Amino acid sequence: MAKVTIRDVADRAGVSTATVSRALSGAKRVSAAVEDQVRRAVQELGYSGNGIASALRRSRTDTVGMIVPSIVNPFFTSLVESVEHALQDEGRQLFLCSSRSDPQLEEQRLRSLVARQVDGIVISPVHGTGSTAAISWAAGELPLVQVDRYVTGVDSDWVGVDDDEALRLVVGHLSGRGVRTAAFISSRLTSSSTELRVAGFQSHTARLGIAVAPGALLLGEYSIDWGRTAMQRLLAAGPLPDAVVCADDLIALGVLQACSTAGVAVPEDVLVTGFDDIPFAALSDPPLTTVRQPQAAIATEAVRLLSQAFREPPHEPARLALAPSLVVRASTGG
Amino acid sequence: MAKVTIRDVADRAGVSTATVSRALSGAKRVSAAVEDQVRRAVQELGYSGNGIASALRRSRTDTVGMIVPSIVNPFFTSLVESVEHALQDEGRQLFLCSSRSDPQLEEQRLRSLVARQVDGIVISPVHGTGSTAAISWAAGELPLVQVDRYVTGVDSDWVGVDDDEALRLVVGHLSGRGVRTAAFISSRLTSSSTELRVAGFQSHTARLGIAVAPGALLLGEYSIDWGRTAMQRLLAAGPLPDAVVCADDLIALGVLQACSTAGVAVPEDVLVTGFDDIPFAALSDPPLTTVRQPQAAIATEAVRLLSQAFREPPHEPARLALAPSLVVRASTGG
DNA sequence: ATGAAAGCGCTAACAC
DNA sequence: GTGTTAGCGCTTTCAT
Repeated sequence: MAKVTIRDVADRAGVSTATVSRALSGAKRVSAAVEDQVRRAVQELGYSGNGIASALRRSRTDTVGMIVPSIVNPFFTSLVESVEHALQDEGRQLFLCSSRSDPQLEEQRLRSLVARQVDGIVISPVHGTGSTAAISWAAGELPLVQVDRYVTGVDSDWVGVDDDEALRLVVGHLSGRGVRTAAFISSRLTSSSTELRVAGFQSHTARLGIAVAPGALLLGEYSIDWGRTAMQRLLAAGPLPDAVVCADDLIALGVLQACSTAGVAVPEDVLVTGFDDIPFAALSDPPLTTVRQPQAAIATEAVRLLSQAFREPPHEPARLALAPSLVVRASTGG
Repeated sequence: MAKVTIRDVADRAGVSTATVSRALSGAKRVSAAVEDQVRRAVQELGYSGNGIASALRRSRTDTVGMIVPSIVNPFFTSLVESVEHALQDEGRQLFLCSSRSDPQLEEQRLRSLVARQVDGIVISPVHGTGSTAAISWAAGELPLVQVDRYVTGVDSDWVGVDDDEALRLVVGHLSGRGVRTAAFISSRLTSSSTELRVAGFQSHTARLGIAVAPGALLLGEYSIDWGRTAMQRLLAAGPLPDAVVCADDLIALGVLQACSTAGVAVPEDVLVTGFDDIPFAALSDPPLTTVRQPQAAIATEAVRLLSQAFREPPHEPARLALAPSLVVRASTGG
């Protein structure tokens, strides 16, 4: 277990360390005989290379850092998986961090990733304004692309979903189902997507003449628990709206559970919609009508933008709002 | 954006690089005046340190690698989150990788983590035998602890759940509900936990006189899709067993969905159980009876064992099988 | 308390 | 095609 270095391999193979390095990197041409000796020496000694030394010398780590607000939210894990996949095609590794929806932790993660010399960062910011300083700084240090959510005033690429279009789809669908009053349950944290979804909900309900009672805008967090709690409040508050629109599927699942517990029938007594189309949205009782995010495309684009930044000089920040689609299930009448 | 190094800070502060290093590391004593100058210089230059260089010199990265078979399985993400939490208390970062249930990818990840000089590795092996070689090798290079699943014949710690006890609980519960015939849906991959769960299912059903028809042992993978498919096969095959026991919650959720689609009532026509108690197990239709894993404890113990390995000389490998508990919900009659 | 100097293990010029 | 050499940026003796 004593560390075996490139020096040991070189000695054993009777060549210089430079030759070993060349033989192993594959790129440079080395005579077949020497290459063989080197391979043998590597084998015999159990050499496995020191990526840290290599990274220091080359000043690149072939690693990309990713920071998401939650690692237990299936939407983000799907996104992470897609990003990892896309990265693999270019021989880079993903270094995943969770900010646990905490701007301070997020800043810590950013500093840590920069210190570790990752080649670039993919981040879904926690907070619309609280994340700005740290992200601005990081974006000045290395290529950075925001996904899903973004903070404004930062000179960086962003790729996500068209939230306004998403709420147009949802509210339009509900209107078609005869909905006249609606409530919206979302997160308190002012992230860009949260704000855009709230704004979209308000403008499209207004446009279609759907009434939103005061107190029918409930802000908490993106979690099953909050969905349950918020729905209990709505139930306690008095006459139910025709529909409850949720800013993500976790909230919506909590809402469904609260309804079930309270003996309120969905969709008979109230319609419910989610956002993201996580795998479990199809399995709830009843299955959830929701907005499907093009997460694979978001991931692919994010990685593409990053790779571009690795190669080319800084460009105009790109902002890609990809089109969502509506998945209609039983929670709005099927 | 030009890299500012410790040299620049030293020049600016009018001291040596050694002093800057000492001032920044905090540990060594440096006069207050100098410490102040250094801080100012750091501030003014926007110095942020090079963790790679530091790691090379200190030959430690304060980073732990973790490899799980799937990053979209909520059981593993919970585990990951707990591990990350536990690690944070000792100032270490988590470097997360997914092996996507592929032994080859797993080996690649292991090599990559070792090359990156992580201080230790937490891994849930993909395969009972196919993972052995790579894990043995890695365990020879650095401290390594297996979680949830394990490969035998590797000299490393393991911490997970007592699978036999878990199946004793499940089968005992079903027996109490009057079940006389049962089927088991699991993963094809021969991981330790898979094997122990199958074995436990067989021994406890035998002990309690519950019949298991030939063909009532369905092996696929840990996914919703496989659960759905397997259940469709059971439905097509003829008379249903009294109960369907699943090796994890994803499979069970797929089973519930297939039942719902086919108009088979749970628990009236058939009882269904899962394993893990992921958050969505409580939200399905009907809510799922399942085995709760002590995942927070598993994570804490894993990190404790790792830290111990960092400090102390090699010990007898520990094997900690923690006690599971049964969560009874409506899918077995509530 | 501070500085000088020696590397950590590797790769990239530059010679030959 | 291969060796020699000079660091990458940092930490850590060893002096002073």
